[in-house]
Amino acid sequence: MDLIQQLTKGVISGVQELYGEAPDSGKVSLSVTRKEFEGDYTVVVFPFTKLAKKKPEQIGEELGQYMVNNLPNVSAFNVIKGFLNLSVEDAYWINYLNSISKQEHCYGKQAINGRKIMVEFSSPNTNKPLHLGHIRNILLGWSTSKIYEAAGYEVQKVQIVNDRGIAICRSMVAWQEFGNGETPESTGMKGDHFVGKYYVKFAKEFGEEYKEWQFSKQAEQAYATKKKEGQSEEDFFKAYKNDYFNEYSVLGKKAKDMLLQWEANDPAVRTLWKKMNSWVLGGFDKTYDSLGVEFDKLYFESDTYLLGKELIQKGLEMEVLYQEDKRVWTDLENIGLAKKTIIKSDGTSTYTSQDLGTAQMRYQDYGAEKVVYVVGDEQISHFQGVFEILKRLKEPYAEGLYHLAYGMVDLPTGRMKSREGTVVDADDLVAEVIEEAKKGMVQRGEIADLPTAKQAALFKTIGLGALKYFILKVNPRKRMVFNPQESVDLQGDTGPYIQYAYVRCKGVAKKAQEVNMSLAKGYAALEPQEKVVIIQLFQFPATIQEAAKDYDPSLVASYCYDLAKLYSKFYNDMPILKAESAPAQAFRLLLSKVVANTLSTGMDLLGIEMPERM
RNA sequence: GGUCCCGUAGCUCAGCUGGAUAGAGCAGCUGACUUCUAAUCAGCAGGCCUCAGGUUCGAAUCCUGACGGGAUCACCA
Repeated sequence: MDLIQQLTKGVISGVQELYGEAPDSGKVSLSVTRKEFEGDYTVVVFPFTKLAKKKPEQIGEELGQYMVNNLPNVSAFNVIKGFLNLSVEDAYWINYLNSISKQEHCYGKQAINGRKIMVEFSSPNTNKPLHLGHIRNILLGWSTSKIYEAAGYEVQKVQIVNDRGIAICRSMVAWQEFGNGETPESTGMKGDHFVGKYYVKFAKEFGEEYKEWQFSKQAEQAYATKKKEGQSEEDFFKAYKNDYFNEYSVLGKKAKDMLLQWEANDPAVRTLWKKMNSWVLGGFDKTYDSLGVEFDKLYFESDTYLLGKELIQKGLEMEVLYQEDKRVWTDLENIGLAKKTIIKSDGTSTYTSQDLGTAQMRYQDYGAEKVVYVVGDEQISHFQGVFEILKRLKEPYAEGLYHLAYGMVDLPTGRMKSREGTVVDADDLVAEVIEEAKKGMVQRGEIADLPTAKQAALFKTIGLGALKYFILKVNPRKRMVFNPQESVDLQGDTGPYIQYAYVRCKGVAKKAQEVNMSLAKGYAALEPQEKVVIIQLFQFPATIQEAAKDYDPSLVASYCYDLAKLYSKFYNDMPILKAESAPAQAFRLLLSKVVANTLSTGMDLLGIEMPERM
C-alpha cells in the first residue's frame, strides 16, 4: 500500500479509536511538511476538534502517539499549534529508493490500461509557415500525448490540415500571376516559406489595388451610400475591405473563381492546388522534424469538409436540430450560447457541421474514448457548441471530448501582428535558440573535445530544451508573454538548468568505478538534503497522474525543476565520490542514478532530450 | 451588453480539492571554484496576493459584487 494511503488510513482509524467516530477521508489533510519544521508529513488536526471535543494541541499529541505506536513506518512526531508533523522511518525511504531504482525508466508510468485517446494538435492552414503560436500548440499537444502514454493510454496523435478554402486560393492566384514558374527547388526556399511569400504577395497586390480603387467613382458611390453615420472616409474604407474583396476586386474575383473551380473539381486548379500544398506540407515536415514531433495520422479538411450529413439527418429526426428559412439550426441557449447555423441556406457545410462529421469519422476510425483538441482559447464557444450537439445526439464518444484551450502568446511589445511584421516565425526561432545555446557552450568550452557533429547535436538539445521548457512551464490556460531574450536564458528556472542537473548525475556515475550498489541498503541515517530528494521522487507518479487529469504539462515542468533544484543543493552540500563511508557513497550514487532517470523521464514528457555532457 | 478566461515582488511565472511566517527565476547587491562540471550553491533586498464584502477556528485559494486586461458573441474557418 502506498505511504500516503497508509498514513491517511492511520489517521482515520486513530481518530475513530481515540474519539469514537471516524472522520470523512475528505477531512484528512496530509501534506509534505514545510521545511522549517521537523518531520516529513503534516496532518492538520483542526477538522477533528468538533468530533473529539478537545483542543487541537491535545488531539495532536494523542493522535501522534497513536500513529507512532500503530504504524510501522512512522518513527516520531511533534505538534505545533494544530499541526501534527510525522516523521517517517529513514529505512522506509531507503527501501523506497531501492525499489524504484529497479524500475529504471518505467518509474512514474502506469501499466498499459487498454484505453484509447486521440490528441489533435497543430492543425495549420496551408498558406503560410508556422509561427510562435503554432509552437505553443504543437508542444502542448505533443506533451499531452506523452503524458497520456505515461498514464497508460494508447495515444493517437493527429492533425487536421486546413488545406482548402479562400486562403490557399489567394496564394495560388498570386503564384500564377506573379510567380514566373519559380519553385521551392529553383529558389532554394523551404516550401512553406515559399508559398507564404505568395500569400503575402497577394495581400500586398490586393492592398494596392484597393488603394487605387478608393479614388474611383465606384468607391465614391459606395462611401456615399453605405457609410455609417459620422464615419470618416478612412474608417469606412478600413471596414469595407472585405466587401471590396467580394464585390469589386479583380484579384478577389480571381481567388473566388479559383475556389469555385476547385469545388467543381477543375483538373488544372486541382493540380496546382496539390502542387502548392505539397510544397507547404514538405516545409511543415521539416519544422516538425526540427521540433522532434511526429503524427500518427493526418486528416485533410478537403476530405472531411463535406462530412456530417448523416449526423445532421439524425439531428433533425431527434429534433436536436431544426430547419428554418432554408438553413439547419440548433439552439444552444441552455448552455449560454446563441442559435447557430449548422447548414447554410445553399445547402453547404459550416465549421460546426464539419467538426461534427469529423468527430464521428474519427470515432469510427479509431474508437478513442477521449479526444483532446488542442486549439486556441478563441474557439472555446465553438467547441462548447460542437460537444453539446454531440451529447444531445447521444453519440457514444461525446462525453470524452475535451478542448485543451490555450492562451495566445504575446511579445513584450504586445500582440503579434502579421500586418506589422511582428510574427515570430517558427523556423527562425528554432534556429535562434540553437545558435544561442551554441554561443554559450563554445564560450564554456566543456565539450570542445567532441566531434563537430556531436557538438551540433548538443547545441540543438540545449537550445530546444530552453525553448520548449520556457513555453511549457506556463499553465496552458494563461495567455503568456514570450520574451525572446529570456527564452534563450540558460540559467535559473530553465530547461538547461534541469539538463545540467542531469549531466551532474551522469558525471558522478561515470567517475565512480566498481561501486557495489547493494551497499546502499546499509546506509542508515539520511541527511535532510537526501531525504527531501527522495520525497520529491516519491511524488513523481502522482504528478504524472495529475498532469494527465488536468491536461497540464506545466505540472510536469515545475516538478522537474523542483527535483533538479533539490538535487543541486544535495550535490553542492554532500560529497558523493568522496563520501565518508562505502554505504554512503553507494547510496548517493544510487540516488543520483534515480534522479537522472526521473529527470529524463519527466523531461521526455515535455519532449525535451537530455544531454550526456554540456 | 451577455458569456468565458486572466489579475500574486520592477519583470516572467508557481502556489488555488481552504491550513503554519505567500514561493521560484530574471533583473540589483554580497559571499563560495587547488575539492564529483560555479549553466551551481548560500545570503541581502524586494508583497495592502487588484479592491470591497461574505462563509470559516483559519481565505491568495471558496462565494457575491466592483475595477482592470483579454477572448467570444457570422450562413468565415
